[in-house]
Amino acid sequence: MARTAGSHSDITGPRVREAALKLFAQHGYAAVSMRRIAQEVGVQAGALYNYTPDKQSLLFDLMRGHMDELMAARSSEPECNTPLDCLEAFSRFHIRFHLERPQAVFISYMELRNLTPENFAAIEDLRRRYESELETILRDGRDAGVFHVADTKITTLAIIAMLNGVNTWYRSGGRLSLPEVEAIYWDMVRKAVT
Amino acid sequence: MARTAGSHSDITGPRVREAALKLFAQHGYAAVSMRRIAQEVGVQAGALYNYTPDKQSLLFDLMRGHMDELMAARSSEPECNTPLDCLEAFSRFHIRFHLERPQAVFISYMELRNLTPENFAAIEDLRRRYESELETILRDGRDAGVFHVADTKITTLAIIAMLNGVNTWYRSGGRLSLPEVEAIYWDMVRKAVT
DNA sequence: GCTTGATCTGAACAGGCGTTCAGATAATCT
DNA sequence: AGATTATCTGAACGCCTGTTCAGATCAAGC
Repeated sequence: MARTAGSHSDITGPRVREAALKLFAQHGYAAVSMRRIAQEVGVQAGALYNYTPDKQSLLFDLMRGHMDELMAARSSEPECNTPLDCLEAFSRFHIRFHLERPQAVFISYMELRNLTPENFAAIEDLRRRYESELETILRDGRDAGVFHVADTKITTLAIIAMLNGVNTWYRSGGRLSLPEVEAIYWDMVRKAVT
Repeated sequence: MARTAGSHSDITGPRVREAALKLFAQHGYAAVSMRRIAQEVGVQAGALYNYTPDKQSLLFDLMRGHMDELMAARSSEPECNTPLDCLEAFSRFHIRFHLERPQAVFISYMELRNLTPENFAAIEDLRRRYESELETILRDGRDAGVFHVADTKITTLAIIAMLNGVNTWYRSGGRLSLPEVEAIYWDMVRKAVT
């Protein structure tokens, strides 16, 4: 046997990425074999190499794709005026964006150590750029006398950590709706810095 | 060759756990082989099985040991009086305890999915018990009219997530001392709930 | 309808995996 | 000193790993 009926790269390609995303998030990069991914796609392991040069690239492409999406979505957000408005927009955007793609978020935080040094550096650079947007907001607010933060760098990381925490417990259809969650977290963020 | 000079379970046993802790934290449970752990200890892989029935138990024992230490340390903390004092004590204790054992903390958060279902349930139970201590403080404070929190369960998770974030960036000997870090985070926690 | 190129199979490669165990040696006890 | 026990080695087990590739088959273009 060889090429199978209905096979097409436009179909198989995305399915490979989806399978890898799902399985990496579920069991971890190191615990998932190429054969297991192939099984999920419904194909033999060798066929995966039409879509990725190797397993490492599969992971890296998922992560970079996620970070690129993050930066792009952030860029196309409406502009803000006051530091307080900007901080609220950032908080709500962060929660919304991350809750929409829990698997990619999970991978991007858990599998950093399975990246090669070069790939790790690339992802870290993107993350740093994203976080610096929040720090800029905090610095502007502090300079304007609106925010009272002891250390903008640490406050940035603390806020990000708190917002990321949503992904550990939120389930759509649960007790709280997305707007309610946004409101609760924004309230805590606002109070923490003012 | 067989038993080596100077070999003793009182020495090798702890070294096995230390090696596993270090390597699991560094590369992840699934990515670390028993042979790699043995190499770190300076022994052949078979010798490890004098100290653990299998690899899974090695991971689980590290995690349960960490959680047991956490609960024990928390229990032997001095008592607190007001909700505000209790929250401050909890926040400072949490930061201090977690910064003292970054590897065990890392493993306990990252390797949950590599536990068998029964082992996972056991660890989760301990974690829930610890977190419920914070929630009790928040509820008491809210009932006393000191804290203003929309949802004690979510606020609990948000605070824990924020405090845990310290471990991602803090390095002893860095720009900030432990007391300074404690103060900064306690300030944010206090403001977020009052 | 035939050709060309894209897609997949199935087998193979060399090496690593967790785990077991008989046998050898060191430490300990009497 | 001799017997006993604790500890470790080294080899082996069956299975799984990421990756490659020749050959087979399907889809698409002329």
